[in-house]
Amino acid sequence: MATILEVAKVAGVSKATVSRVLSGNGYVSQEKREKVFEAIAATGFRPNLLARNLATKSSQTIGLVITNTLYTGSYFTELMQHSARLMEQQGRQLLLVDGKHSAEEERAAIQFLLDLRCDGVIIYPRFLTTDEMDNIIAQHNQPILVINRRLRQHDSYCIYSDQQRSSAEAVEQLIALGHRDIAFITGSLDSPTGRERLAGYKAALQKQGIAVDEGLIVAGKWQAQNGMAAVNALVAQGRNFTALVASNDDMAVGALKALAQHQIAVPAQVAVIGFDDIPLAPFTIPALSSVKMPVTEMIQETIERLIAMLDGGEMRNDKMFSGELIVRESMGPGPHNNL
Amino acid sequence: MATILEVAKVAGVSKATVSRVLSGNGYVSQEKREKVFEAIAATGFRPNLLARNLATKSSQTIGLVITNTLYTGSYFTELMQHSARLMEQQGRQLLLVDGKHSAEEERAAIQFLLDLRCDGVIIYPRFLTTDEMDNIIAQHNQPILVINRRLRQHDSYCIYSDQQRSSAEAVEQLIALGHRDIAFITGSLDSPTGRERLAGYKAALQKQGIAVDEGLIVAGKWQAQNGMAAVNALVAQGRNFTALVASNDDMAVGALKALAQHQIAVPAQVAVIGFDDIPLAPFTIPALSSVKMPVTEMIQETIERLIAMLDGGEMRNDKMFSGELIVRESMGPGPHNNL
DNA sequence: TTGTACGCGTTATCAG
DNA sequence: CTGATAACGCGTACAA
Repeated sequence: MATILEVAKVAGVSKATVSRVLSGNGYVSQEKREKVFEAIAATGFRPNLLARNLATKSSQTIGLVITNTLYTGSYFTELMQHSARLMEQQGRQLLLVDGKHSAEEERAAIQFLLDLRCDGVIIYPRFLTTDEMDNIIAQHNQPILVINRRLRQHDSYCIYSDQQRSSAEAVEQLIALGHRDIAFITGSLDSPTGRERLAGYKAALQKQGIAVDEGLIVAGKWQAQNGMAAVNALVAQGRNFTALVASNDDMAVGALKALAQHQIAVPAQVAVIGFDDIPLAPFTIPALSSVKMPVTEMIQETIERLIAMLDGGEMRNDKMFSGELIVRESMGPGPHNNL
Repeated sequence: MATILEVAKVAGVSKATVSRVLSGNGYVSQEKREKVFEAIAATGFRPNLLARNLATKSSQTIGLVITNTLYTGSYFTELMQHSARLMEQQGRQLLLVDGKHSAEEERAAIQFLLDLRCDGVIIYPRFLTTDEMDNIIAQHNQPILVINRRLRQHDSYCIYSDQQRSSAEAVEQLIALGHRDIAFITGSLDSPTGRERLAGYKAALQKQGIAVDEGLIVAGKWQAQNGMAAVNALVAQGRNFTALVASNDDMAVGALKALAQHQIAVPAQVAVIGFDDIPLAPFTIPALSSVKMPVTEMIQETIERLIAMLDGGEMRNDKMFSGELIVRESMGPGPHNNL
């Protein structure tokens, strides 16, 4: 690999001059400038970013850490698409590294990006606790922004939506329509998101004076098959419910499938809490509603805030996003489904 | 950020010694070793990978370039999952950067990774031509492996499957079952994969002496909605067909949806050519078959070969993978569907 | 306008 | 076993 020094020799100038035409900083005569360009072409020179970043102490690069358990579904897709596009506009490079499947590995991934001297890193955590993240942020100079968690000590470093409220609103909609026996399929309860959505469900019921029936709550792990299993379990146990809320799109789809198999006509309302519009558009089913989580807005806010920190240094306050309930068709009360 | 020099001072040794305990190379007394560890902990030292990689001329890092138009569906998921897991076993870091949406940008992404001195890079191209890739590979020292393309000049640098053959086999299956009027939904024809699958369809027909009816070929762009539109078009034009092959899973799903809407009982066989098992498991529909493309095997072969090049230097020959037809249920001939 | 010389943080060579 | 010291490739004050 040709270095800047070889280019300098070929062009008959000093490395400083080459460096100047490369960076555009400083004056250099037209004549030498052309010599340099020729030499660059002749040698096939490429700048060594390691050396450059080491010298400049900056890399125009931003790291992103995502657990590979999230490499699934349209949520990840949307996240990546928008991140990439926004970074492109900013003229910076986005580097994705796998957060694997444990807190330790998520931490290592962040550390790697930091050691590589990325200007900043964004993490969509799955296993790290908020306290651990608060610590990590406190220990480093580079800004580390966190999506989908609320941190206690670093308000301006986290971007999140009110998961509990979004979940509660979906349930409240159903209650307003006259439903009282509302089943709920949880997400993984080792994830804060899963817990918050469950909490929203319970809060909505209690607020309306409806007793929480633990028998109507079935544990899931975000996968479609969990949705099917949940409905099968409810049916096997002979539970009564006229509506069902699943903690994300995938499980809702599974639930719908199972409902159909059990020949349960779907006035048994189904509210889907999840990300994005349901990814199975061609199979959209009547009576399917959804809470659209603001992925797009959050990633945009995250990147904008990060850039602001890098450029300006001035920090903005936190901001909370909220999910939006998408009603696909009238969710009228319908007949009680006695299974 | 504490440097190795500060650690040395705190520990009362030279930087060379610190470097030794860090790398594990060279002898160092137990006493000093402990001093160093203490100093590291005290200063919160973290190695600067830019400096390290610059000095070592190697980073245990491999870059991966994928166009963001592929950030969708289970194919990408599987690709990322496996890549990450395999790299993890190898003790190397995987860096994903966006290939965006043009040949120029794909080239830039590769260049970036190269400039960052990744040990090697893997690209899953979408817009770059094979000739361009041959050039790129020829111009660089670091190994650049290509998935899903067959290169003319660098056999050992590409891993691919025989798309045309896989496609042809699916069609041949249908022909063997007695089908003669087989519709085909193409992928984007600006992609080699799309063209090869179409070629396979035509080849299979011709081999059996069945004339290719251009009216049964409908253009799609890999998306579910294209599958729906294609079926709608076929119906609107009053085409006769007893079987349908879609160029990937997503379009097959859309096609199935449309077939259902048109009340076409599905003895109109549907063969799906696509990647992976169909991702919509809960909605699997009778008479749906699929060609499982060997993503897993290909990415594994790619990484193994790359590692071999980096470690050994000895190069292996190319190897072609083939898709495997997954028959979900008997694809018996069924009644002719006269639309 | 251009060149010299030093620094960036590590590794690696070579005396001691 | 340990410590100077020279790379690694590039940016940049400083001097000319």
